[in-house]
Amino acid sequence: MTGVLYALSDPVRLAIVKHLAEDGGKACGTFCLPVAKSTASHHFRVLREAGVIQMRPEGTQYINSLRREDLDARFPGLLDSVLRATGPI
Amino acid sequence: MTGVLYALSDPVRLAIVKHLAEDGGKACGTFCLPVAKSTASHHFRVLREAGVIQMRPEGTQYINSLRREDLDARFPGLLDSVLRATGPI
DNA sequence: TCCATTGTTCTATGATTTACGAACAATAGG
DNA sequence: CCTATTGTTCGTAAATCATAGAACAATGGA
Repeated sequence: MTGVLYALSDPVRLAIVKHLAEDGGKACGTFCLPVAKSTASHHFRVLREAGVIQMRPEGTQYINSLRREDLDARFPGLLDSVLRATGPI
Repeated sequence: MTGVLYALSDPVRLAIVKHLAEDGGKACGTFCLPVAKSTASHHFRVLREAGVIQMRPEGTQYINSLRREDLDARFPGLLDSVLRATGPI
């Protein structure tokens, strides 16, 4: 639980999650994040290891998606309330 | 938003919040936290500055309480989902 | 085969965080 | 006035984290 909350408590990572909530199935390079790609890779890993997202390799890139069902099963309503409170992108 | 999530992402602080959710109006010394009192004071401050709790001085001690209404107004459902997902103390 | 694209991994650095003890302030009680 | 209680603040040490650049691996296209 604390791991998920911590993963969501960073502005860059929360931006990633919000983008994925609007339209999933996006490659890492499509996020326009204000950090270097090595830093972005770090944030994707934190989200992945916290169980918030999953990454599927496809060609030279990774397709990211939110693990909505797993999160809703473990922490009902949490992701929804976070996304609703932060508003659209 | 990220400030609240961060405040809730520490085990000690989450324990404080859960205790206050069960029965509010408790002084700092009544929590049996596994840290020194200076460290506990730090955690109470993080929660206070994130807007999660409020502390009211009363004699030599501080009475803590959850800022439920403010939190529910700013982030509807967030605190409830966190408390529900973590279960009872 | 050669090159571009995509993202990871490694290493380093600066900032933040958690932790503790000691000293301090404020209050209450004797 | 003296002491105990409660919690804060200060100084510091250790750990963690965010960040970036360089090198690397894997894939796909020319």
